[in-house]
Order: sequence, then C-alpha cells, then structure tokens
Amino acid sequence: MTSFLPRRREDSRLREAAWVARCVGDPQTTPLTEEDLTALASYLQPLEFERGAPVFRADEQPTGVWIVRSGMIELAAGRGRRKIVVQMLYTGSVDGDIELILGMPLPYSARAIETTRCLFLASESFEALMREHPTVARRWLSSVAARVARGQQRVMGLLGRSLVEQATRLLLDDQIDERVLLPQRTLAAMLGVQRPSLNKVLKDLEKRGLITLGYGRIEINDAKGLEALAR
Amino acid sequence: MTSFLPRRREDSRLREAAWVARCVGDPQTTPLTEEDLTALASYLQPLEFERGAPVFRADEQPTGVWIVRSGMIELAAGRGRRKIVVQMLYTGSVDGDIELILGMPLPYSARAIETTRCLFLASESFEALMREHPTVARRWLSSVAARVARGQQRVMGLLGRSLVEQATRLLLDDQIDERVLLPQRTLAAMLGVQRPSLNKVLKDLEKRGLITLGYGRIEINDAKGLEALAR
DNA sequence: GGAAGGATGTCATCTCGCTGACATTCTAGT
DNA sequence: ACTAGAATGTCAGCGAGATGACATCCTTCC
Repeated sequence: MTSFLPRRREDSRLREAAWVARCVGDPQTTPLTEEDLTALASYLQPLEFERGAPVFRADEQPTGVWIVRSGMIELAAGRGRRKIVVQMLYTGSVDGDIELILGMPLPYSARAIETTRCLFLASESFEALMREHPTVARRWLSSVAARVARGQQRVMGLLGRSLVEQATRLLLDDQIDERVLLPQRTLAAMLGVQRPSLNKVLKDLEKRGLITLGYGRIEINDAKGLEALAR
Repeated sequence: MTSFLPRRREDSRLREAAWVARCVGDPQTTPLTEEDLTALASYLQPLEFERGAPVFRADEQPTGVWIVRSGMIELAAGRGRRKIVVQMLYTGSVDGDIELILGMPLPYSARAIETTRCLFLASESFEALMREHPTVARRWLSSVAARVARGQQRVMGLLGRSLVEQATRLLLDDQIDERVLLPQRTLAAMLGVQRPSLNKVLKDLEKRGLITLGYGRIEINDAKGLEALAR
C-alpha cells in the first residue's frame, strides 16, 4: 500500500480529480465548478494494493471511500464453500461511501485480485466535501442512484432464472472489451453456485461457439447469441 | 386516484412534509430548515389508489416520486409464471426517484394491492427541490444509500442459500408487527420460486411451531427460531 | 345467500444443480 | 527449468425444486 503519484505538480492531482468527477455521476445534469474540483483534488490520496492484498475487512467501519483507478477488487462475504462474491470493482468503481453515509460497518471484505491502484478519500475528507460542496453531493447522489438501479437489475437477473440465463447475463454484464478476466471459481461465487455446475454451462456455451474458455479468462465471440440466451 | 387531504390548512401539508422528511434519510446527520420543509410541503400532492389499481407501468419514464403514506404497492416485472416481485413498498417507502435522477425508464410495474395513499412529487418539483435545496438533496442521498445497502443485503440473502434460508430471511425482513400480510403466491414471486415449493417449506415451519399460516397472511410466532434458520 | 375468483394443500414425476472426488493443465515464482 | 499452487475438465449419485394437476377452502361482491 504505497503512493504511486509523483507529487511533481498540482496539475496531476487536478487531472485525477477530474477523472474521479467523470466516474461519479453525470456531468450533464450537474457540472462541477473549478473550485469543487480543486477541493476534491486536495483530498484525494493515491493508494496501491498488491495482488491478493486486503483493502478492507468485513464488519469494520469504513475509513473512507475507495475509487478504483486501475486493477480489480473483489467484494466477498462468507468463507470457503459458502463464499459469495457480492460484486467486482473495476476501473471507475466507487466503494465505501454507502456505509460511510449510513454509519454502518462494511458487510463484505475487499481484496485486490491483481495489482490495483486506488484513489482514497478519508472519511473526514468525504464528509467535508459533502458538507461544503453541495454540487459534489448532488453529483454523488446520481452515482449512488446508479448503484441502486444496478442492484435491482442484478436481483431481476437472478430470480427465477436458469443457470444458463444467469451465466450469460453475468458474462455480458461483467465483460470488458469482450473479455472476462476472472476464474470460473469467482464467477460461480458471483452467482452463488458451485463451480462444476457453472463449468458445465460454460463448456456448453463454448461448444456452441459463443465463447472461448481460457485459463482464468473467457473470450466472448458472439455477444448477440449470448443476449438471446439471457432473455 | 383522488385527493384525500382536505386542504383546510397549510398546517396539514406541513405535517405531511415533516413526515416525508422522517422517511427520507437521517434527521441526525442533516437536519432540515423550516424553509426546506415549507418548500417540500408546497410540492407534495396527495394521491389515492384503489386495491388493484396500477401506479405506473414498466418502460415508462417516471412522472415523479411516490412516497407511500399507507397501504401496500407491489413492484413486479415479467408476466404469468415468470412474474417476479422486485420489491414491496410499505408505509414510508419511496420510489421513482432513482429513475428520475438517472433519466431512465422504470424497469418494473407498480400496482396497489390494497387501498393505498401516496404523497406525490411531480418530476419538475423534485428537480427544483434538489436544485434549490442542497440540504434536502444531501438528505435524499442517505435515503438512496440505504436502498443500495438493502439491495446488497438482498443479494447476499439470495445467493447460494437453500429455500428454507431464503424464506425465513424473507419473512423476517418483510414482517410488520410479527405479521406478513401477503399471499404465498406473492412471497414465492419475491424469491423467484414456484408456489408449491414455498408452500412445502412454510408448512414445515408451521409444523415446527415457528409460524402460523392463514389466508393471505402469516403470523410469526418465534422470531428467534426463524433467525436461527436464516443463518 | 350464492357464485366466482383467489388462495391454500398436496402429490407424482422429472430435471437441474449440488456434492465430493479425481485427473489434467496452466502459471507464477524460485 | 522445475515445482507448488491454482484453475480447469469431468463424472456418478443424490436431493432440492420445478411442473402440472387437482381438490378444497376462504372472501368478496353481487
């Protein structure tokens, strides 16, 4: 967990802040002022996590907000066979703010599954930002709203669906550039299903030419074909 | 869909506004000013829905925000056997704001399953409120955050769990005063399972003395016993 | 009071996904 | 290059839910 931003210039911090602003909420509805950006920039703190390193543990109070700059973080609850992957964080994902706002402990653990760079907003910084910069708070609202919508989408994609439907939906939702760079074990945990069950489905999809399976990676060959299976 | 508030006094509107304020977000962290409340009061519009009446339809753009004053609303997607109940709205629930904020169509239909009174915030009113009253927007943020947390909780309660675990968790979560006033058909749709499957589980719970089944109602006799089964 | 529409209770059959186990293949790190 | 650890591929047996069907019971509304 070390600093990766050379503090050579204010400039670089501002660029990071502008990037965060693009990740949080919609620029259209609520543009941020120059002053909002500099405030955000002054609070942001770069962090780096090695592959496998824990970002935070379940049941702790969050110490701030994490924004993923690059890499991947796994949010998981439960142990061993009953482990569930609540969500994966990719570049641009934000986490920790919900629990901070609600004053509740984190309901899951987070660990980097590859080298991951984050921007970190300490809890006092986040609270100050929300208190003193209403437009930032307003903008944050749309970011959180998007997460509610995504959660509902997730529930609808899970309930009453066969494993084939669930799996294809998952591949389409978590694909980045036609690729899913996760082991089948993790994908199974995202659906709350056993690995052999998922493997059988994936093998079948591969036989139909829709995807190609690799070691810790899946290539999507026919997104439209998958879409048809996902309903 | 008619007005139920006699417009005898500003007073009554203010009371409604204060009530809404209690429903949305945490009074501790962000107290509202007198002026915020009067603005909210001036925008609120009472509506009444008869049992069975549609509140809105899926794929439409929301016309505003609904806040349930009394009664019950079912949010559902899909038809016939594949119908899924995304969520139930009870007294104090808020809906429509997420989609309004994101400018997206409603992903589910809503219908009153008993006579239901709502307070309605037309979209222009909601947007004006968010724009001109930062403390209200800040407060709304915590309300939306709570819904993210609830959604995550829901996903964790569904993934990789047996039907017994899912059902007991559902009963505990949707109980009001030790009662669940919903037909088994609806409860099954909330879990995405078939009614006979759920009935078998419920009958078993009844045999163990944990609950009592009625016509369109379930009484919880032993909440602690259920909690133990839900993990 | 009676009829219609819901809701519950139950069952036999079938399917899908779980379970545990084991072999094989790939990758990272020494 | 080699080794340990991790990931994939596969299988037989088992069990939980799905399915479709039907009888009965409760409410609501004429």
